[in-house]
Amino acid sequence: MMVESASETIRSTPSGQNGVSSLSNQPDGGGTGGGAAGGGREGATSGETNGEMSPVELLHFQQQQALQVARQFLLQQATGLSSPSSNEGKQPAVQVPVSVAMMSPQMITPQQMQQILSPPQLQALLQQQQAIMLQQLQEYYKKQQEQLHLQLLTQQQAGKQQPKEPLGNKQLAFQQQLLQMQQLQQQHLLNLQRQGLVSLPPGQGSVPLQTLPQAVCPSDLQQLWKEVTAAQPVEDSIKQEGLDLTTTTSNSTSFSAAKVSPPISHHLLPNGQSTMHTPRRDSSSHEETPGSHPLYGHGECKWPGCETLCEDLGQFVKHLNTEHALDDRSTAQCRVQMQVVQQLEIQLAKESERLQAMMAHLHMRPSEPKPFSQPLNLVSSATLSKSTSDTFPDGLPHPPTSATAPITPLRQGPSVISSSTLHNVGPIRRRNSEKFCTPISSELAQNHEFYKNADVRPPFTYASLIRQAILETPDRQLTLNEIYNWFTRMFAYFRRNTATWKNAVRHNLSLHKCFVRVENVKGAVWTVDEHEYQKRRPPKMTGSPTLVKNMISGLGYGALNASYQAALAESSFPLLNSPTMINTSSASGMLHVGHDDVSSTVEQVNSNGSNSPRLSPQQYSHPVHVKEEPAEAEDDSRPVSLMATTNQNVTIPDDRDLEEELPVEDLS
DNA sequence: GGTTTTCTAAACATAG
DNA sequence: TCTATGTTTAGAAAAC
Repeated sequence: MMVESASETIRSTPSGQNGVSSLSNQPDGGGTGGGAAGGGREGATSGETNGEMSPVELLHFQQQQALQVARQFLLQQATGLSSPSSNEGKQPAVQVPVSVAMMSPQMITPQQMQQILSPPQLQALLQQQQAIMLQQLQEYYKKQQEQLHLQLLTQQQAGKQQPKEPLGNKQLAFQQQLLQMQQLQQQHLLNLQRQGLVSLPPGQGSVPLQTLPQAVCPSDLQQLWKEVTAAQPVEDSIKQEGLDLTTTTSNSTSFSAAKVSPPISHHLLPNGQSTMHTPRRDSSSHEETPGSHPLYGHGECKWPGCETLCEDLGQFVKHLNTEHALDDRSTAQCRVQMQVVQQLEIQLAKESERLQAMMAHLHMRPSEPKPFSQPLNLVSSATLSKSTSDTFPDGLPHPPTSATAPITPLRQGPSVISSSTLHNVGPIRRRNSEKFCTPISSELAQNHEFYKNADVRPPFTYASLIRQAILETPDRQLTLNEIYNWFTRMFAYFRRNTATWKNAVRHNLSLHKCFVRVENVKGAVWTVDEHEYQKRRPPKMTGSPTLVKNMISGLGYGALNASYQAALAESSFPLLNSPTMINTSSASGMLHVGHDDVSSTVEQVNSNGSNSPRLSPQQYSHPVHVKEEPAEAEDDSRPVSLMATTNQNVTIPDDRDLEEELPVEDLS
């Protein structure tokens, strides 16, 4: 029986790991091959226990048995009487009996564990416990489901020959059992997750549930739904057998409609177990009106699979109370709907994780999932910023996102990372020097850890970086070697290809007049001539939408924006399909315009799609600049220092003033 | 198409 | 001689 398998030991080398990894690799159609490994020893078991034990009882029994063997094992460990098993010498740390792994922490106190086992053993034990528990749960449920399906199919085959009759009862019972098992399975797994017994590694959070055999894939749900719906004649018979149901509107209409209509309604029920008569509060607006019902719309019943036409609400209510009263069928249908919801939630979580992974891959900062009810901020928040409650690695404060304002905050989260790093793989010709983007100082302050650890090329020119390195020092001067060190210290990217970038640094130092070589007591040091540095600036940005557009595309935003538009269109978020919305929110978010000129231009577009001035001084000026580089402000004794002055007290009376301010930007 | 900026690569010079 | 530092030139790419 299962008890025997519970006391098996894991052969850690191949099979032990495979056992774990197989959790996420269960083939979809695992009906034949998926359970092959354990099918031999458990195949008969599941069938036997199926009728005798509930899953909970079985698990409990397993745990009890596991505890017995675990005690023996721990006793052996404590007394040093290791078994002469050939496996032990090779994998002592992972060689833990399945039974031990099956134990829940409640059975043996952590103190006992720690006293008996060494930390590696403990760790291995816990991991095995999680993995095996999950695996055996899956196997068990899979067996159960396979059996149920098998019996269901058998019954269906027989039912074709002998329609109607008590056969339907059995069929319905099987279906309900199947549903209950699925529900139990998910609840159990959820409980395990909540208790920490089953930890899901990042990126695979939904895998175990997904890989559960027959779990809740949409096709299965549809099939289930059809089956449940098809069991309606049985339902009728049940009714006539004495359930307290009023009769007898013709079921034929709804029944036939169920076969034609999509099996799953888009009106998702809440997770309520039984309150089927109470009006649901859905997010849909039309369902909030008092004269409507969540399950009634467009003159027809929205009960999944029903679609019975009802002339008015009263008729619908009558229909609801008669056809969808609290009975086995409705309960089963509700369960199916719950499965649908759960599946969708799982799918949502999975997609969210995928998004996170994509963003992580693109070196964006992962964001907290935002409710879809805020589509205006979705793009910007999802692509670029963490939620406003998050703190950034540097601990710098960031302005909170206004819940009401559709405009993405000027500065939140990584500014250039999101856009610039998209094209930072491989050499690019034009860097986003701070004249186009976030001030390098704030960018570096915000994403210091990121650049420090990620092999991502910083989106700034060599000149900007050199200047930043120099300006970061108290005396505003650095030797070449110190500049080198700053590069390597600040950027993982510059820890390789040293010849190339060092040559570029030297080249820039020599080439640009803004870098002044000064003979010092300790040798030659390099300083920055801010006046020269500003002189080399290109023509200022005018803030025209065209320019902004070009700038955005130059930052690599365009492609991503298109992608997100496509993705969002696919996700059928109507508001997000508005180009204005997409461009505005995502553009500002994507750019993370800490930089004043960019922020201003984007913000202007943000307002209404045009470049009309809408900026308030509060929006425009950000004290973050001051906070980030207090030492770099006016205390500079260098002859020409425009640094920080504009950043601290920028006010934007109007567009023209804004334009005139722009060239001076970035003097942080 | 011209200009500007930036990056990359390379050659060369000089000092320690 | 080697290495680090500094200068200069050239080509290419991208954006304007």
